[in-house]
Amino acid sequence: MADKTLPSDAELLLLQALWENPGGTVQDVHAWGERAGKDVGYTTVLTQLQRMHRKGLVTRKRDGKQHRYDAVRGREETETALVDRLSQTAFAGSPVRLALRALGNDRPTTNELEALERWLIEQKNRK
Amino acid sequence: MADKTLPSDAELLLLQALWENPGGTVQDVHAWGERAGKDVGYTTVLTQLQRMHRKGLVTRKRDGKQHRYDAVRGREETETALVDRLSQTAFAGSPVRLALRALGNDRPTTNELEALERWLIEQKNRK
DNA sequence: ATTTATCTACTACTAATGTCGTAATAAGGT
DNA sequence: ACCTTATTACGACATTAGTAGTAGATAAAT
Repeated sequence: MADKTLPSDAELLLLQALWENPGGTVQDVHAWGERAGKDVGYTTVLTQLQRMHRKGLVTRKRDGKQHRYDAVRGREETETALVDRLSQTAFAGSPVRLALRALGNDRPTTNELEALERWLIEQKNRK
Repeated sequence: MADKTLPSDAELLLLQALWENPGGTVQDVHAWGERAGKDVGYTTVLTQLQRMHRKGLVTRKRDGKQHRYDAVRGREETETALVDRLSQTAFAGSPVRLALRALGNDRPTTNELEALERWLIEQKNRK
């Protein structure tokens, strides 16, 4: 299920723009990137988007003289696949170890803590 | 602090071998990889290790006619850096979101659950 | 010492990535 | 109809990753 082609780092950046901004044009995506502090040329974004289109990572439709792009895979699906790969390549296949390591990195918000707690409780009840 | 050069997937595989097996020779690493089901040639491992040496990811010292390799960065440090990058590139900089996604992927062991719980309690007490 | 087995060094090649420049084209304004 | 400008298409290039063959060096065995 689902093709194994995971997006590269640069591609991920553009995908984030599209997830937050479906149907974005090259212009939109480029502007988004700039706002996010990434310094990458317009043509670069364009080329990247074209390649992603060829690879099937995004769809596009004409709109006047420009194109509007959309991510084919949703954010969640992609996130899951990425986490999966990382857990394979660097955490001996244990997502939980990965999670723990991630948690070590940062001071979580109350909300996030609650989410974790809910998750934990759910796990306990489950079996 | 700490150079930004993150290991690639193939490099990670070899690093894992070295972490579990410090001072491993090309032979050792190659054998380890085979045991792990990876089908990669001896020369490939050698070349990779040489490149990693040039890049400064591993050190090596002669031992008779062979070399013994060691990872420069420890497992934890590397794991942290990788998680960090992924959280940047795909999780809008939120490691906790990454963690939650990772947890969604899998049925944790009791041990892991306990570790998480400990972590959670520690967080709560901390503030 | 000569042979043999083992390792390393060097070279090479393909594919993917990240980055753009330039040329062409299509819309719009006048 | 023509010029200007926004946008796309195409091609290019350097770098890294992944893979491996081959040749030469080194130690060990006899």
